[in-house]
Amino acid sequence: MTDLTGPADPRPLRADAERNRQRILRAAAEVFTTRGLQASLDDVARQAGVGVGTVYRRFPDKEALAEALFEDRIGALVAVAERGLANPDSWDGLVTFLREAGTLLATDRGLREILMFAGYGKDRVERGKARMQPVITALVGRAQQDGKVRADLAPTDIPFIEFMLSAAAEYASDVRPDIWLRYLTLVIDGMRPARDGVTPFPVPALAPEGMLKVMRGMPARRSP
Amino acid sequence: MTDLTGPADPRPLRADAERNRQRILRAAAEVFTTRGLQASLDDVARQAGVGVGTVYRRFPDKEALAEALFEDRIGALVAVAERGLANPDSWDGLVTFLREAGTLLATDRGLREILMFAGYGKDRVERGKARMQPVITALVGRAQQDGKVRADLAPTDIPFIEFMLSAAAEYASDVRPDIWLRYLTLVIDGMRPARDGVTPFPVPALAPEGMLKVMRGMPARRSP
DNA sequence: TGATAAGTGGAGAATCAACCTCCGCTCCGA
DNA sequence: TCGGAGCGGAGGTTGATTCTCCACTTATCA
Repeated sequence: MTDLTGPADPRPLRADAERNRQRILRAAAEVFTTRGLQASLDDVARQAGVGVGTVYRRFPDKEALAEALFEDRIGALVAVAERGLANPDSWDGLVTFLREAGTLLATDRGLREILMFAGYGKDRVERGKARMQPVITALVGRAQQDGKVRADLAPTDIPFIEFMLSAAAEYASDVRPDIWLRYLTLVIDGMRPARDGVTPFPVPALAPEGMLKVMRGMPARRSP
Repeated sequence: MTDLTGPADPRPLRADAERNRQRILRAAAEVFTTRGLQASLDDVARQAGVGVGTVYRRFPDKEALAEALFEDRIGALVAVAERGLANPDSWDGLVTFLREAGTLLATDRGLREILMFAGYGKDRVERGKARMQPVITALVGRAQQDGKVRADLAPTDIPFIEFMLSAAAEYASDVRPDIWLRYLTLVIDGMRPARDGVTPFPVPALAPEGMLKVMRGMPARRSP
């Protein structure tokens, strides 16, 4: 009500209040990362060990908290793309980017949701994406120029690929959160114009019994 | 549209009631395929042009309606797998299966949800999957024996691949519901032990402007 | 060491959306 | 014609979430 956690606060928070603010941010990171943005602020409060009121006094609503949290993660994604472009080997740069960006998305459900779905913090997300787009275009174009990647792969395919892989990761998160690396391998081998052998899968397949657990661990959107 | 008459009732429905029952089933098919299982029975009633009470009189709850509806779709999936195995060419059989099963899942959001997530009609779904599993194992195994598919691909990878592709289809459904075929192409090329060229993409890439529409059309899980 | 204002917890009000029931009325069909 | 199957849809119920309020606690400073 009083403030919007604006940049220049005339008066600093009391020591205990600041401590709680940090606790809330840490708890929110934990909760949003593992359970996604649909987690309630009550959940965050419980995880932080403070009352809900305390959460609402610091952050007017969930969006404000989410934005505060994910700003730097989006920055990390952009950095990953730029690092890929800095790699002198065009193929290696692209693959590394795909794997690292995939890892960020696969291990952070909240980040995935904020990036892939409209709703929260559109402005910041939009800005992050605007920064990524040219880098991705360059990454793909450079590898194509080198003949390392099939010529008809489009830059817009990359977000879809990341989306699919992170969907697989989320789907299997309770049982084998790394299984998506197999499908990254498949996609990467599929992107080459031609090849002699295969890139070995970095992780083993899921055993048949595992499939049941995956499904059971993934209840329908809301409880029936 | 298939008729889904239940078991022989001692006394048949009145003519108008039977007509409404069919209307409800048709409406439910429409609503569940496009909006998924989270659509409410009120939605179904509206689409059918009947009152909610009428829906609930015929189907005790959403699960009963969903089960009645999806029984034959699951059958269609099994049939697709069996048809793939009947194909004399092991590679062609596998690829055709992947594409056709993908199409079923990509065009039917409700089917995707009932198959991929626990919740509704577990028994029937379970039975359908039990029938598919050996067929898929055979499809993959046969193609591997022929040296057409990388040897370390596991049968359990297939459901994941279908899941990922249908996730992409759902994500882009408002803008380019066929875009997933590009990623199927990529995955298929990635499955080969080696290859000279690439399978051409059957559909064009999404233009950059399209990405924005995709995101906007995909609102967050719940509104803030 | 108070005095005092900042800060806190958490019950519960407000809201929302979906599920399902109920009952007065309609209209089928013998 | 008339009994009863069938109908619509307002509204009760449930459950989850968001957010408010205020009596109580605690940091800070004179």
